[in-house]
Amino acid sequence: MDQMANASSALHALAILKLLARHASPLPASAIARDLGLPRSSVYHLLAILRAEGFVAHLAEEHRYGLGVSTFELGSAYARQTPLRWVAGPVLARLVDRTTHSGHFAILHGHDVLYVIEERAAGRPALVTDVDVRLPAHLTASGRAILAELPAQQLRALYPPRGPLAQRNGTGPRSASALRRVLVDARRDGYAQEDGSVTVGFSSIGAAVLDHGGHPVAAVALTFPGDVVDLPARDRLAAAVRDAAREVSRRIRGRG
Amino acid sequence: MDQMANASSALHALAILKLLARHASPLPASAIARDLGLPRSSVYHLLAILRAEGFVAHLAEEHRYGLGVSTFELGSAYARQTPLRWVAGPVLARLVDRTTHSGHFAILHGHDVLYVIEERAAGRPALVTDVDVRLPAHLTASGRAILAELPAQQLRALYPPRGPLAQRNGTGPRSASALRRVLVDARRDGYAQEDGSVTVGFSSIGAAVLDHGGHPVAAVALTFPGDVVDLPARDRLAAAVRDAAREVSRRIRGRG
DNA sequence: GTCCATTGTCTCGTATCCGAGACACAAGGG
DNA sequence: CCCTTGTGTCTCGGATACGAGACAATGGAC
Repeated sequence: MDQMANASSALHALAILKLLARHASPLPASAIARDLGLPRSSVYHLLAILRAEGFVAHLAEEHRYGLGVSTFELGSAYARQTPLRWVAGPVLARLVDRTTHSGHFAILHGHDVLYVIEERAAGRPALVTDVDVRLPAHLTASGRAILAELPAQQLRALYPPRGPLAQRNGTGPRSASALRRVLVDARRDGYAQEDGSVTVGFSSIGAAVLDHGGHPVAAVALTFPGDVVDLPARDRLAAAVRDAAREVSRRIRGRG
Repeated sequence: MDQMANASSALHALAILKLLARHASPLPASAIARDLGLPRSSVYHLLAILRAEGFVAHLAEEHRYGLGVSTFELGSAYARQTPLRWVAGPVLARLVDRTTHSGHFAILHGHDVLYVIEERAAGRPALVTDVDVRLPAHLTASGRAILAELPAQQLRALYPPRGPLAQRNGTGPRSASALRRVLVDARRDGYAQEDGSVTVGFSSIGAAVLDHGGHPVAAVALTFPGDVVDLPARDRLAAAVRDAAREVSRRIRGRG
């Protein structure tokens, strides 16, 4: 692609950030240099720049370096700006065109899913899952699809055994163990469903989008009138949603 | 401090990321070059590198560039690793020693607060706000303190007028408008309180930690037996919590 | 107290890279 | 259809920066 030199310091700085992100706790500078195969003086210099810009914090008492608040700001800006939507938008548009049902794209944010794209099918009503709306993840197909792919430990942190689970329209799992049973099914099927938990009379099918490391970062879903679409039609919708989610996963792994 | 050259490409790459984070939507490359005062060829080259590493996404149909999924991963890693904790830890430890009440430090995550430090005072019981536990922000002193400092638009996005508000122990605001009234008081006082919303018989006082741009990123809080601590003592605890939060804010603005 | 390893800073010369500017293509306006 | 502006790619030479390695300070083990 580009014939220019590789802006080595930019590459190295990004490599430092990614390394720090991969570790559960901060690292000493010598470990950073060793793991990345970089000269110590270069690493110290880059750490100084990353610190000055807020991307890295120096824990002087422990002689370690960790991610800084600017990475949090980038992550927050990303969640607000949702560049994933640009990747997912065309895929979702085609899914909606093909199935003639409305669809949406959402990311997990704590216990919630945040809707970042809504694609309304021609002739269908507006949905509650409008852009920037948040809903409890456990009540939605998108949220359940994402939760189903989370590591067990992270799921337990989100939903401790006696944690409160919000209800909506009198539906949805009432306890964390009931939720886990729902997620076992979703993991087995490769997609999640909800019936009337979000909007009475409507159902949704959602499938998770996975990142480079296989972690769920988002979900694609379709919403349709629950009593009009029979089981064979639901199976076809489920297959289409799964395919769309896989397509988005492939796209975010590759070049934007 | 350092006498080395400034690793200009690293600096420029980070500047690009920060610029993209400041904007609500993606930008064309020419706008990035103009706003940062950088040569176009350098910007294209850096964008190519940032894309290859996943920090930037190229929206080809719109000829724009936005933040990529790696920034989301950094932000998530930051939230998990919580470098803030290293900054806040000594400040919280001193607060707890001085007041003899248990304290904690939390960040906002969607509708939840995530507890990243717990500092138990000598002779005090363990609290439900253990590390990695999440609770609904609107029920907790830490969460209310953070919500109180959010821009009104972001608060509305989080709590639309008819959104569900989870209850716990039968307490806490039951509606978004009730929550807003609670937050008006918190904003006026510079700290937030809760009484029994988290643990029956215990109260908490929390104050928000602000980042460079004045946005709330975390909160410091103390928890104490609600019926044992009288009003004058509460005022003194509130002042101590506010001072601790300000100290953490100062520290994250300066060098790590 | 001594020794060794690690942390953090600093210098400077050679190798690398940054950016000016050319070029091709695409998009939008008249 | 033509012209202008913007997008994106590419080359290459002079200027800059990267990294080898020296040095001082600190911390831990004995």
